[in-house]
Amino acid sequence: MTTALIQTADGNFTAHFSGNGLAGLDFPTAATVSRMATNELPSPWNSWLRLTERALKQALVGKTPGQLPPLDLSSGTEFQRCVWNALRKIPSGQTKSYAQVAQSIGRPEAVRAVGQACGANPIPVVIPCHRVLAAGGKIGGFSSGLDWKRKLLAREGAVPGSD
DNA sequence: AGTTCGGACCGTT
DNA sequence: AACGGTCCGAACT
Repeated sequence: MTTALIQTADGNFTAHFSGNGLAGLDFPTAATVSRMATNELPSPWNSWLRLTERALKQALVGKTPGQLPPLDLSSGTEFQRCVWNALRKIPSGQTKSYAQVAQSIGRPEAVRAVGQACGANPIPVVIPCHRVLAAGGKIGGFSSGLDWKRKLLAREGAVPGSD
């Protein structure tokens, strides 16, 4: 595991890489230490970092990222990976409710568990947990700050209340 | 229109 | 056993 800094117009994100791919992404915090010079990172992390950097910046502007680095979601349970997988199928600019996501994975009644799984998403923005709203187009919650959720949705041009 | 309240639901710790 | 990024209906303001 190694961590690297990704500088964007919205602050410095922190990416975590395992031997299998991108394993985590953290929003900027006040105390972000630049621990690694941007240069030499052992292979294959170097190329993964560039892919992550590019994808993240695209996503932050509301565009759909092109190629992603391999994602390491081994930290999650099977149910959570199932939810995260469903999240990746939501196109940019569109939103779903927690109930709709629950239904799409074949567990129409596991609504709260879906919410919980969204909060456990290790790679926000790239895995669009912010496209999930409460029923009726209400904003719902967001672990890393509702301001981020609104900002990301606004940049994608998501219309409140559109499925 | 908006709000609060109470159950019922399910995975995780 | 308790807690969530929930949902729905009912009963209010």
